[in-house]
Amino acid sequence: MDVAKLAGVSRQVAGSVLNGAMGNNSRASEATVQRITQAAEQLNYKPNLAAMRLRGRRAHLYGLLVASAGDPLRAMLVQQLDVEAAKHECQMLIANTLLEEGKAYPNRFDGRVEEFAHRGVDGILCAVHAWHRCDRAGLIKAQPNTVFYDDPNIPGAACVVPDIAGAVRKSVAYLVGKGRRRIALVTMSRTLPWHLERVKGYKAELAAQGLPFDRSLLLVAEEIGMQPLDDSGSDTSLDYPAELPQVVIDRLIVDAKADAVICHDDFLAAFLLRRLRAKGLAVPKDVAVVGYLDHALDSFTDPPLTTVNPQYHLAAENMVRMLERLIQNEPLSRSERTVRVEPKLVTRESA
Amino acid sequence: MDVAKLAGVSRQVAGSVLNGAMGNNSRASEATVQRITQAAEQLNYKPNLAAMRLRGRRAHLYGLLVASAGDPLRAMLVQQLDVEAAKHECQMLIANTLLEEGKAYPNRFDGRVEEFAHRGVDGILCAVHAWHRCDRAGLIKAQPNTVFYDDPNIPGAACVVPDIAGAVRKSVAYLVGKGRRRIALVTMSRTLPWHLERVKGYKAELAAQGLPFDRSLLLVAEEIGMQPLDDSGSDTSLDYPAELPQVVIDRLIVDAKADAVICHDDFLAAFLLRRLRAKGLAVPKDVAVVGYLDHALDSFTDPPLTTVNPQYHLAAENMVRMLERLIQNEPLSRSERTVRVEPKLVTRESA
DNA sequence: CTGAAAGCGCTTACAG
DNA sequence: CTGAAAGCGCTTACAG
Repeated sequence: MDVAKLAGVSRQVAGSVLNGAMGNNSRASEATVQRITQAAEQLNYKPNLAAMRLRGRRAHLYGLLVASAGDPLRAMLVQQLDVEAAKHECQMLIANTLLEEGKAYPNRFDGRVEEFAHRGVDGILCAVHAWHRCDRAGLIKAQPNTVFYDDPNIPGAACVVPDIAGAVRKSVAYLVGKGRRRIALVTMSRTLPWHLERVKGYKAELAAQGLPFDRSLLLVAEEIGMQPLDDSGSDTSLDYPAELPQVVIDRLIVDAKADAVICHDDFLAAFLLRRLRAKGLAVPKDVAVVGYLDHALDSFTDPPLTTVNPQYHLAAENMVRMLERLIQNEPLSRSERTVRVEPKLVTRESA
Repeated sequence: MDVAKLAGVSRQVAGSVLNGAMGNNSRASEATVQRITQAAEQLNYKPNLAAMRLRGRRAHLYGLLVASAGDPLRAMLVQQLDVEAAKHECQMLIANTLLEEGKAYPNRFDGRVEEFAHRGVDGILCAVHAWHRCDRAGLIKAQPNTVFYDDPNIPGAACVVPDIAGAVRKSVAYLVGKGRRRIALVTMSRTLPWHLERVKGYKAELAAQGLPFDRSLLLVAEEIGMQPLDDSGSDTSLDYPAELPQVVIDRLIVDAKADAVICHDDFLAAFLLRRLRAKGLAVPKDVAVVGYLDHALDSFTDPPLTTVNPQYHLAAENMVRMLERLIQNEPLSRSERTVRVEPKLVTRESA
């Protein structure tokens, strides 16, 4: 170590000062510390990460699992996670779990977790969509320092979730403020937590606004024979039941006289907008439409889509903060283990 | 090393067999190799990467530079690069160079290159958009094993580029096949290579189809006082000159009687579609519209947008292949250093 | 053909 | 308070 020579001290002393070895009790006088620090700066000294790891220091490396990094929804989270990792002076490995192109998308989840373990990451950020089946319990076992985006429903697991009920509440409140009184909600599943949350938020805000809950304004796609997304296809969220927009128009707008529709996500909202125009219904004049996700497509629908942004930067901030706490073995209380991120309404012209 | 014990050989012999140390001349008999391999499998032996690196073996790690991983355009490339890296048994670090949120986006390019160097990556994949100013020459100097997406215009640099002239040729040929005869082209810059390529492909295919080149059908935004993208704003490609779609309609469709418009990218195409509808012009009946990029928004425009897909999976395959050649010190001839990827026409309803 | 030793650059005990 | 030594798990020379 040239730094030691330049500063006129032994390698060990220099090491203890520069790399904070031996805990915090640095073993050198003020002046020596100064000399060493200066020498290091002068020589642009960077400790060898491989050697540090070999001696058991942490890698300052996170692993990020994502079904497909190309998914425009996750991409924003990937970016924000890197931003946060950089703040903690860590780097991030990225790993798609759906590796193949072509028709088949075998899930390489377990294999990629092993790769991360082999590389010696300090912890794992798992942003694989909830609807992909994979061994999340096994992941936690292999790497206890794991934080999920979306609740994996595993006792003790740390996760960050968007406040989906809050998203619907904000949508309802906004629409009421715009004078809408017959606000409809479309969800996909009768049983999945994500959808139950939506209904919960919907009812809560209607009540808060003094509006009645009208069952005819609630459309659950699964109840009319349409299946929610599962693991079978690719990762795209485009595989909507093609008939759903028409059903929304028939049941909610024509039959139930809805003057606003809160869609389960932006994709449905975008399809609905197109269908509404084809039917000669004006948005937002005849009916207002609100989405969820704030997808890149929203500025290009006609009219541009009012939606709710899941605030990925806040999610990322919380995920990395939690991960660092896990890495440093700080205990997380039950309530700290699930962080709810408040989404934000983004108003455009559709509502 | 327990494997050696189980197989009844010394640590070194086991090492030479398992990790391919000492070049290829493994120093053990058939039977011994068998025993060692079996023992390793049984104990699920994985060599310690940190130790290997400390002894100078490669890290099996790529660094990926991207302006913003959240950019839906780059996200697909990120995904495909990971797929290819995995095929080469490498992992990929990701680093945004535009780190901040808020208004300011200071470019951390150099810092992130240093981080990669410090981590000891084998090579770097640089997918930072061409219009971002950053020290690409310095990158190559710091890490000669670098492959770019988009041509950095540095002598000797290895890069993969989409065949943008070919993309325009395919668009023109397709439109001619659909009976269009007055095909217009919109590009942004008068001088940037990317735009010159477009014009080149446009003229070449018109000639090939026996159609005349009509200068009134070519609109260069810069020539009418609109600036192409630069590094000043965020990374979004949404910052179009808002008037451009109207100018396209006035000059190309009304004045020059174009029956088809090839747009510089999907964003312009999407804005144009909306404007055309507002003006009561039918697409594709009155005028056909073709984009470029195959962005996720294209299925949601009305009508869905015919476009050209840059084939990121092929680009990724070539980038990683080239990077591996650089890492293994294989010489790349001048012509091998620039790989052109043939894009693919994706037909939807707009043309 | 096989084994013992040195060393990569650190950290962490232990000795002066 | 400071220095010399051992060792993390490998690879690579060198010796038997």
